[in-house]
Amino acid sequence: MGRGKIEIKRIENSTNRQVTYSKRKNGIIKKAKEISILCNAKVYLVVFSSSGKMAEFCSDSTTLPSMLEEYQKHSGKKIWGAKHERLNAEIERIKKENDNMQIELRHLKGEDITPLSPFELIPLEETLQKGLACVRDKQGRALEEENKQIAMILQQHQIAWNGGMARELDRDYRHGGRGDYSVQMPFSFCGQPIQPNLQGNK
Amino acid sequence: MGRGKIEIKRIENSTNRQVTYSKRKNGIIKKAKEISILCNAKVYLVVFSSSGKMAEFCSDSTTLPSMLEEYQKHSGKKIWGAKHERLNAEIERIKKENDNMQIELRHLKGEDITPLSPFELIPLEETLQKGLACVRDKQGRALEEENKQIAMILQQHQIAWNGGMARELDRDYRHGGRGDYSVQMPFSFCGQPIQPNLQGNK
DNA sequence: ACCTATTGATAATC
DNA sequence: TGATTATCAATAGGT
Repeated sequence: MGRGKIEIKRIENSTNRQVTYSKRKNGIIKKAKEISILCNAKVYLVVFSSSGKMAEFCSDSTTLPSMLEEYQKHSGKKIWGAKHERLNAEIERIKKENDNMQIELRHLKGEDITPLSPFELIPLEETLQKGLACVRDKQGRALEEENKQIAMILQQHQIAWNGGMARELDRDYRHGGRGDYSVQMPFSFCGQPIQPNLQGNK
Repeated sequence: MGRGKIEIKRIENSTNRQVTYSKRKNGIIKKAKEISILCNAKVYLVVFSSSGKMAEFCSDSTTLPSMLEEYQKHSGKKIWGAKHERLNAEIERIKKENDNMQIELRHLKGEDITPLSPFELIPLEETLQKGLACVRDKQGRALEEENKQIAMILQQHQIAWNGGMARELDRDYRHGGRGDYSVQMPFSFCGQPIQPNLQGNK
């Protein structure tokens, strides 16, 4: 369309090429706009001149990103490439790490241990005991001191017990004790850490 | 161009619109190809019909990704910004979750508990005790049974103690006890699980 | 940039 | 859909 027919091949004359580019660029953008309006189509167009200048058209009601999103759905191609892959891989890696910790945590809390083998329970118990020891150590020596007191007292009692009261106490125990002694039990046998006072329960 | 001039506005007749789309789509793609050849330009074009079908043109010697790369350089806009942001946010979220679990795990293992306040140690100890209880429960009742026996025996001893030996033992204890009783301490007072035998230390 | 002869694209119709 | 064609639109080449 013009004063003469032209062959579709690179225009060698640089000035001419630039002029033609300018004209046709406007033309194609107009066409893009028209088809998007007339046919209610989504259109995206970018052109870079040989000198590097850019021009683009994006139909109303869309954006390049959403366009590309749709493009990917249709073509199956991944435009985002390497960077994207890396981020996704990172997420997968961390999630896995996360899951493992989650499991370990739950095991330490005594949850989900049903399927564990005795062989797996041993290190678990050790870990818990160490942890508990550390925590109690940190909590101060108060309780430990108390434990020692109790231990010593027990010691004394055992001496007495071994010294002759064993049978009597044993018989007593076997026949069912008498009453509720929980108030007087040392805290170590209770679920909750209380502060027992052997000299006088509060 | 055609038998009659048309207004550039959405074609209401659906069939007509589809036909026009098809023609103009071919037309614009041809134009894109022409400008890319004639003017040595880089061109990328995508169109989605209102029915969702996609068509694209990409000039030879380029690819969509390299095109988009160039687009970003020119426009300064980040095309994959949004998506990347989302992924990065996701990573941050999971990492934080991860860190929290890491800390909780270390605490349960008795590590890094130095900065913890007594107030924070209490639930920690409870958790550990519960966990340990569960694990031991799963391991079988053996140890628990032993605990009960010890508790009961201690119980009996306390009865005896409250029954008159208290002062004597108390005095004895206050004056320094006599010797190392740790060998005879019930396991509950020890860091490591041993198997105490009250009737005869091995 | 503008002009315009000419080619190219396509709306209407079959 | 696909082909035809009368018309309108785009633009090559010149100023």
